[in-house]
Amino acid sequence: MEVMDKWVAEFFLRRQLNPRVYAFPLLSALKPVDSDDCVKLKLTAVLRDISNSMIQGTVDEGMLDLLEILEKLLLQEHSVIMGSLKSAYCWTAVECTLRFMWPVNASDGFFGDALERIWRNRIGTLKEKESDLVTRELLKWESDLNKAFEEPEIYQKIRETNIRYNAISHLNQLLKEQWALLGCSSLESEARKRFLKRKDSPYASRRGGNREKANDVEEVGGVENPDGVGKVNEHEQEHEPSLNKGEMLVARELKDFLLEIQRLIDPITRQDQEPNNAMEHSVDVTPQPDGANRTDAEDSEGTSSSRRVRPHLPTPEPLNVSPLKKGRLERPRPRRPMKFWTSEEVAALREGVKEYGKSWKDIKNSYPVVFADRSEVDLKDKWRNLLGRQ
DNA sequence: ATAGGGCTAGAC
DNA sequence: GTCTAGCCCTAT
Repeated sequence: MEVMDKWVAEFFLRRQLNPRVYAFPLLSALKPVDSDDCVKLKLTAVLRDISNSMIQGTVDEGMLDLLEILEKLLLQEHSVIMGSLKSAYCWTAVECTLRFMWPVNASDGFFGDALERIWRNRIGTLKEKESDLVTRELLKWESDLNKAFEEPEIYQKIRETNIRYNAISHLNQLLKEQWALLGCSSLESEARKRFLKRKDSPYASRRGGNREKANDVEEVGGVENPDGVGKVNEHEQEHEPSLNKGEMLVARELKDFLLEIQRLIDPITRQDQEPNNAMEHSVDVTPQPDGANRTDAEDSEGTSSSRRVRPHLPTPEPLNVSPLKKGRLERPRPRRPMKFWTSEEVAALREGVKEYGKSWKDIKNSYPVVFADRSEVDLKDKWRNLLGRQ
């Protein structure tokens, strides 16, 4: 069962889609044994945490922690420390320092503390360990930042640079490479293996050809909600062209299983996230054009005073709440022009109902092009008409 | 998000 | 005028 725990955890952490899973609480809940065969799982966990931080737009000293752990794990695996990791570390370290350069004068804020903490302590330790993360580029930045502390001109110059963009680009590149290197998860490999073993089973050919008569309203009621078996169809291939039929079956098999586990795991993975106890120095910065948020920052040192900068959002349309409005007697917007359903739309709707039942939203989402100008309610109404308006 | 009652434009 | 597909509104 322990193996299964690991596989499931790995599978969840590997998925890059929402809902997001947080590595730290998931792993502490599962308490994986601290042995070498967990390296892949731990790697996955670190990458997941980095990805999550990136999604939240957080590039802080917690990110440096993660990158250092990543290096350690890669060494355990005897992997090469790639250029992308070195660059990502370097630019993240600079970005972390730069956020303390908001005062006009170097000595006014906590720039000196940041130099001490990040460059002398943290990177000093890396130097002692002769880490590959200490590159010429990093050393150059170290010397520039030290100079900046003495010389106001250099301080100003660095202060006005947009480091964040570089840090994020390198981190993205790193993630892309590392996720690719990890390949598919153990759970997926196993599922694929098992599928191949029973490839000759009747499962694959369960559903015969499309024997549907176009616009045959009488038949519609009979096909409603087939409840599940052999749901793979041609349309799925249309929407996921990168998967072959075998892979699709594997994906399909995993899907139901996953939704079940997702419900069990979600509460575990989401607790402890606020406040983020895994990263002590976490300071969130919502992405904004060219460090505009830096000037008014007032962080008190590297404490966990997470100060969220508001994202810039467009001003919402004012709502018409005037009491003078005549209310429902007056149509708030003109009626949409009537548009008859095409046979293509009807066919898609039928396929959709076979596939998802009366989940109009799912049906609409799985035929985004066909139903581009049909709402979920339209689908429901049409289906009701097809059934004969009971 | 979905179900179901009600309205209306357009075909006849 | 009737009929009804498509659209809208509201309760759940």
